[in-house]
Amino acid sequence: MVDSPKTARGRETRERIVGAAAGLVGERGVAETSLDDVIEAAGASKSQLYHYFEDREELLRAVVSHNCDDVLAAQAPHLGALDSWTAIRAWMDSLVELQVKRRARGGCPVGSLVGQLAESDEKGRQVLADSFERWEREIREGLRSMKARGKLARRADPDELATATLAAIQGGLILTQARRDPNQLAIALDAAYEHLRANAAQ
Amino acid sequence: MVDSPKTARGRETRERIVGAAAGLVGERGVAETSLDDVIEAAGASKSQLYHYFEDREELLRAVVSHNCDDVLAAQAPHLGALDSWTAIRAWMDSLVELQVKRRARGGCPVGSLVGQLAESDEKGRQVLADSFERWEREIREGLRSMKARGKLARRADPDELATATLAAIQGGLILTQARRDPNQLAIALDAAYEHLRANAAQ
DNA sequence: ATTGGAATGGACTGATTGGTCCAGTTCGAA
DNA sequence: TTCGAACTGGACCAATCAGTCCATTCCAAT
Repeated sequence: MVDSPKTARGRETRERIVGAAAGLVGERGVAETSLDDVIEAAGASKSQLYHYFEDREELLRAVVSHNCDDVLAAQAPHLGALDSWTAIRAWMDSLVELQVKRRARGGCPVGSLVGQLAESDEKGRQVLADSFERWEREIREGLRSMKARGKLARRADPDELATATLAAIQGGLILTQARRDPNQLAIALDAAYEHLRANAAQ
Repeated sequence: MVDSPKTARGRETRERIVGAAAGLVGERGVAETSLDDVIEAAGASKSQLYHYFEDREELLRAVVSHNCDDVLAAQAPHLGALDSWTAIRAWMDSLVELQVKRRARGGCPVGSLVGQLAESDEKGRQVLADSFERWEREIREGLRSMKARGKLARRADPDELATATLAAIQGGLILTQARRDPNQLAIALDAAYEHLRANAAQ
């Protein structure tokens, strides 16, 4: 980061730029999003962009964090209270519902960037890994509370279950995006739910 | 396709170009792979490239198909005989082993292209969907044969199980790529295997 | 009112890009 | 041997790209 904004106005400008970049990247992908496109969409100038970001890669990393914030904020009501089977089911249903609304476009705002950034920008890969960690932590905490309440078997490992659940989300979203069919996520999440249920306390 | 090769020499040239493009795209991603890079790596000329491909997008679609061929060929010994629990387990283990060898780099040669192509090139999305269909079909046929042999319960749905399994692979590979940790795929596939086992005949 | 750091506008540049063009070569079939 | 289609080499181009630069404006604190 070249400069973090020192004033409220600066913060707004930076956010407008990141938001515009996130929008374009979500619609067309990283490759099809130029900095000129970004500043036009943001109503900003080149010097504003380079005032807040070292280079294009840093802007893209900011997009990853921004998208992760968005994703977690959208799921916050569910993720904050994953303490019953109904809550887990409702959370999963809401993920599918969102894909229906989006007409199965865009895939995961975080996951779909892995293929675009992870191999070419090591720092970008780390930001992606951090984003998944933030997401997985919420799931993990939910499952730990389930276990603490005696709803998960003693043999159940909340860490591995959280990883497997996040993988099901990501895989389901890839298939959803490629096939333009939200039902792909539904099938993946049904399996993930049943797998959790198989680890329920007797 | 501008022209499919009419001679053996032409076929070799086309394949050399697609192979070089696939290699570069796998290493650095679509955005960082220019046509000049491709022709240099392939030892070809611009006119050769444009003799066999309409434009850059068509070349990238050819890369998708090429990668799918590769993936299926690599798994052919396993996919062709998914008719026992040990065979399924061995197949999954081989997928993890491959990620260990690759040091968790590159992700899925097919799946990691979804985020890079699906939104910007509708034809590319279709080729990706076709690729997943080819892959899923093999899994599905394996599970159907398992059911025919009475190893899967009558209630088990091989179609949905195949989708869920493919989703686990894709999700596991995304997490593997982002975290540079093959164990992420192992955890996702352990869950997928247990889920299949939960659908075993009594 | 002055001042200085923060923020802004936008022209400019050198390099790279995808794509075009045409002259030349290869090679099997007649 | 000739002929034509398939194939090849690489110069060339206009457009676009990420990134630089500097003059100007804003604004809060003194």
